[in-house]
Amino acid sequence: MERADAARNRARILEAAAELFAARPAQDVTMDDIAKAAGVGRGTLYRRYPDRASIAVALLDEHERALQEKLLRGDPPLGPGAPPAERLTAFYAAMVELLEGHVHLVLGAEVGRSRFETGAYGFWRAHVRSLLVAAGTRAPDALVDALLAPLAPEVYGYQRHDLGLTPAQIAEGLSRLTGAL
Amino acid sequence: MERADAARNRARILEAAAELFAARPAQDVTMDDIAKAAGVGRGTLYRRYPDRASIAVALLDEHERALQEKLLRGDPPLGPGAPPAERLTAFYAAMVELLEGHVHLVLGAEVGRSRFETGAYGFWRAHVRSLLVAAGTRAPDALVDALLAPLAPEVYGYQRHDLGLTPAQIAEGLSRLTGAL
DNA sequence: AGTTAAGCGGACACTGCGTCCAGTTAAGCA
DNA sequence: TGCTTAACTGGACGCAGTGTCCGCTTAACT
Repeated sequence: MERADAARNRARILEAAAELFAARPAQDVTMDDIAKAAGVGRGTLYRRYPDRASIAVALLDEHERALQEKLLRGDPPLGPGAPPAERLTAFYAAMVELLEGHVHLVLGAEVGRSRFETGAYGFWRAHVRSLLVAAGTRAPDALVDALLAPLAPEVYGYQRHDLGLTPAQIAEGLSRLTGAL
Repeated sequence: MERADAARNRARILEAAAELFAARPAQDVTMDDIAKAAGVGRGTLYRRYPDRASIAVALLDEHERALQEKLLRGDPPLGPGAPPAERLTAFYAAMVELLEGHVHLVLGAEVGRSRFETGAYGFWRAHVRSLLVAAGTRAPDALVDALLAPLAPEVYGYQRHDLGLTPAQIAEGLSRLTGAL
């Protein structure tokens, strides 16, 4: 079980990190910054979180869990019950919503390749793959990652902030990918 | 005009970098490694190439130019003349071929966001966008980046080496995205 | 109150980056 | 061919961020 001081420090770290990540790009936030802002030493920080990504993952966790829960047991079309294409569109819309609120965190959590190694990616992948199977799409494994690729935070950030698209426009664009199943 | 010693050094740098990039992941190759391998000092290296990415871009340049040329003036279906959906499929196949030969270089050249800032991305984007327009697809700007996202080197590397898909399987999966136009 | 093990945090060593400048050398010219 | 000059060279340097280590502190349990 966790000691009281450890729990207090964990909370301070997450709170401080959330503020810093919101204030500037994740890669500009150093572990030292977070330790300073949280009022703990470097050693304490590293004890729990070996790198920036693990902190971002911790902050992101509850949001992702909530969506995962809705996918598994929520109402259609997000949850089970609706036709695969509609569920995929609903999934895209939900992911856009999540990205809109937390791109900076996802960017902090996923640096390039690491995206594929997170548990979250595995979950999204399994979900979309099951939709492809349900739709009777052949060779789902050759398609599923292509359907998930546009949800990479860099892509979303580019569409949203460099091109100036709205979340609705992005979600609409994504929904047209369902034509592939 | 370029001095003889400068030209010689440029060639040595590119040659050494190509070998190093082929031997191990791009981010594990330091500027110092390249300088050492090329037999030049750090200062000389930095004079011409301010970072790893610019070296990878230089190495990639000719391959990308060749493909760009074919897209603009080559035979159909890659070049002009074929229906948009067929041209898009041909484009995907050509990109898969390019990635298969040079993923490590593309990974070295594009780190996350920087992908969108390269001239090459702008070219691919303009090409695919023009195909969407030719196909009469509405709101091409909301779709084009989603169609390009699966060509990110991280995605290709994941499909190819973590999942073990063949280039043909990946190209086939991509070709199904043409259902979106 | 005493014991103990977990937790703490700052100092330290290390690595890679990017710059700078004194020395070198190629290229143009007489 | 010898001279001048400007570009080029390359290693030393300072810096920033990382991750570890270990003596000290303190919560939890008896």
